[in-house]
Amino acid sequence: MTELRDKNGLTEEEYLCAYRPGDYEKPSVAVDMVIFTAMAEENENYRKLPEKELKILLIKRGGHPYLGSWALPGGFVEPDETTEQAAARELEEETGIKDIYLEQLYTFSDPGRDPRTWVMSCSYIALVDSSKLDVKAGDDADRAEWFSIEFEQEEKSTSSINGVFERVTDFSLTLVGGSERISAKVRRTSRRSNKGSENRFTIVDRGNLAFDHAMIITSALLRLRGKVEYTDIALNLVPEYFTLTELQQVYEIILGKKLIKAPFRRKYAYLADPTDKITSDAGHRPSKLFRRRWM
Amino acid sequence: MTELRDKNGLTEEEYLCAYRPGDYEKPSVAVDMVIFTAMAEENENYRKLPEKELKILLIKRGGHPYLGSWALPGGFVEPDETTEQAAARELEEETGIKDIYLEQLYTFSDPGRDPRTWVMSCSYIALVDSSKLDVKAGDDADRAEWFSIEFEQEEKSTSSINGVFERVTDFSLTLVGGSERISAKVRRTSRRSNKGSENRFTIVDRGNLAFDHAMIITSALLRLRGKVEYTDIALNLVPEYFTLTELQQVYEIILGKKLIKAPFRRKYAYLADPTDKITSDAGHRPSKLFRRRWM
DNA sequence: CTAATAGTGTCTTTAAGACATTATGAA
DNA sequence: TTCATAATGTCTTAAAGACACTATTAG
Repeated sequence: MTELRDKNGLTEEEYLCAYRPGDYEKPSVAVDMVIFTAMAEENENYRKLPEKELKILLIKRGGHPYLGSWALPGGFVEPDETTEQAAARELEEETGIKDIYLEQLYTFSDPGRDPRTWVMSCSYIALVDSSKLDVKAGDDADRAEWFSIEFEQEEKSTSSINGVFERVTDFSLTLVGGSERISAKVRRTSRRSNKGSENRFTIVDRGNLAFDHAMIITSALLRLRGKVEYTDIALNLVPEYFTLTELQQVYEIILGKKLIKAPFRRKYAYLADPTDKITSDAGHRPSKLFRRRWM
Repeated sequence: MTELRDKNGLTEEEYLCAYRPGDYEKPSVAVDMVIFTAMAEENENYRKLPEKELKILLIKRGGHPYLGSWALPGGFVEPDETTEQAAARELEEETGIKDIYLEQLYTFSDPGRDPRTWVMSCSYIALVDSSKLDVKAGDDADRAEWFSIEFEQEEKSTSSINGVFERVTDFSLTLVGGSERISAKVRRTSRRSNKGSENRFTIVDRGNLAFDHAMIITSALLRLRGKVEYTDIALNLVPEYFTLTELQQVYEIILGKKLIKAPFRRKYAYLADPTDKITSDAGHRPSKLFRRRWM
């Protein structure tokens, strides 16, 4: 670049050299992670396939605020790292999990979301194949627990008055892990008109989830549902070798509904490459094992 | 809640009362907005329909750093507002535009993205109907300019070695506004394997765009392209009364390709309600006007 | 043999792509 | 009348939904 000078006659180099950050207030920025896994449930009947369940990892808070409530794993971003790096670092520190799929979800910034001070949360979705999990590792292992997810959506009302269209949807979130059962409710109010558009989430019942984490989990579930049908994101939840039925189960637990086998395979089989391996000891016809096809 | 006490014997109320924020380093958090509009170009032939162009608003930097470069409108988040509120406030202050569609895009957090200090950018997409634009208003009106967008995508390479799949895609972004022509290039490197997944954007050529704004604009265009086909987001870019051809033009400039009329109408006509009004003075058969159908 | 899943065939329904035909108003 | 767009019809192709049928294993 040429040596442009600003209104004080400084070049960019001189300006940066003289630059001192102002002392206006700044937020803390944390990362919070919604770590999903698809875990096979134990089975009584040797013939039946194990069912899979969608689970997330929560950590019991050992200090105020929200002492005793369950929170998403997370931590503060440090000055030499991106939020993504912070997420990966916290993931490994807190849970021992590393090298998994990470995707930025949303930055939650309500000034009152942390009762202590001004803290924004840049949230991430993490997906991990449950066969990789080493439950022992991590600083918070003793306070960490996998919770199965039940997620329901109920349209409460739609109205259109004076050109303002409003739709209220309630999401009920039931998390079960260990001896704990958490029921939370999050409301989405979509208000749209010619004068703009707004999609506001509010927590109706935080149900022993800390902070606004019920809202973050709800957003994560909606994102996962939205993306599963048009990306290969689901493949991050199966082991290296998997059957097409396992893959279908992952789709089913994410979408919350049963799928029909033949059309499922027609639609998604291209995501997987067949291998020579087959399952055994199944009590029924063995199944071909596939690997992820990278594209 | 019951009066849980932490390891220091404090209740939550006592803890919060005694709480003092640590003095660790915090980032500044800015919002940056990619404001899109679909603007009709002037026309010579009275019979022909005006073509639409997708445009974004940029503001010429009047101080270091990047003095003289073009930047997205934006500003810092204040302690009593959400990032969304900050975006709406800055939008109105800087450009006079208010009450439009706003959607959080992504939080960019590379520690080196601002040469002055640690600044994260929580970026937003804004969509505005060009008939609402009042160019005069706003603090930065004299330094603001609408730039038309040309956006091309080129797959540079795909490789798969040692179980690591890598794909490199280059995005070339050409912005033309006033007498200015900006050419920038952004590279996306997707690296995926069983040991995680990473989607990294890098700026190959910032082309007189300030900071990492070439990256933000590229992300915004990709988001817009992705969402236009499965949401009603495009309706934020047409006036209150519009023809289906206008709507189709908006889809075409976002997707960067021509669409066939009949299937377009079959697919998207449900987004619009017919009215009694028709166009006139068109030099050809008049067209029915539609309004957005709220759903 | 049996219970269960694996894997595939096929009919139906729906949607997308491509193109053609008719309708209409301003100059 | 002409030009350009409006609006719709229809044929073709592709995909999704639904279900049925055959194959194969452990016990």
